[in-house]
Amino acid sequence: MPRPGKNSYSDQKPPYSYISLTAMAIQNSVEKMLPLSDIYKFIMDRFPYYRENTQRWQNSLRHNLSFNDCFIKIPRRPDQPGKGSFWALHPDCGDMFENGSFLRRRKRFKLLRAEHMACKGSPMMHYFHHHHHHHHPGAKLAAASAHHEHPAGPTSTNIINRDYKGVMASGLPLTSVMHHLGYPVPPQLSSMVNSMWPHVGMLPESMGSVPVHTPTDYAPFGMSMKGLYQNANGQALPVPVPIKPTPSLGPGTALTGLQSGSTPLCSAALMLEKSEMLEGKGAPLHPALLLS
DNA sequence: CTTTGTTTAGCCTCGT
DNA sequence: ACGAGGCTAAACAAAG
Repeated sequence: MPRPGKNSYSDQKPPYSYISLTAMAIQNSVEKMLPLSDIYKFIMDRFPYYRENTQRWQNSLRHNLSFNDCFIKIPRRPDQPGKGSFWALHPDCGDMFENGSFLRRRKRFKLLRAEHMACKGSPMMHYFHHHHHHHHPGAKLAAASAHHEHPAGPTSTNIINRDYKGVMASGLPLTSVMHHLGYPVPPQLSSMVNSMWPHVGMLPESMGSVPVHTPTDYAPFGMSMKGLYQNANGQALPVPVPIKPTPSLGPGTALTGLQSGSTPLCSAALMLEKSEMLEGKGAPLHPALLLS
């Protein structure tokens, strides 16, 4: 029977993998990125099961963050104190749980070995080379995944990720690096950059160029987001666009109309409510609700 | 020091 | 059986 006031899986282990839990936390956040400690917090707040054995599962979770290419690191800006980077979802990771299971993904979002090698030298150069080429000024970020869609499998070119990690590994704000490299930073590129790295690559001239969601008017899970992403002066930080562009969608996927930048946060809250109803039934939640 | 992040290894479950 | 994906342990480095 439903326990009034109870809001989660009690002490039962939730039917989610660490990947889905982490993705849930990230997607739920206003900026679509969270520091590690906030990912912990998210999970512990909602799933009492994870309030114990923290050493164990947090180690596993960190392992997942590092090991899985679907998670990317985004360095803090200088005005944001704290330890560690922000974690976000790779824009091209698509729907990892299309099969409806949050315990087991359809397939891993993995990079090619060649792409690993390709960026050893100067990731930044690779990045701009490829992306200036692939992404055109007006082009929707969505177009990015087009060349990933080969049904054949994961062999699609996915240069972004390694470069991503390379860029992030540099620890420098994207715009700084660009400047250092002498890049002119054209508006269209900055727009793209700001879409993909709303946190890192924010350029003043493009602040108003992307759809903006008000961060404070939506607090899924009843979680207070206020103050989380504001600087010392209480000014709101640049508001991002949802990281996930257009995932590879099968025909007739219900998600089709829901994924544009105009869709604010997904109904993760709804999802959880549903999960409560389904609790104990073993029925997984609808995947479309997790990462849209 | 603690926290964060990376990496390797082994075992498990699941689907084919 | 096999492979892919998930979980845990652990060693280790780096950063705050």
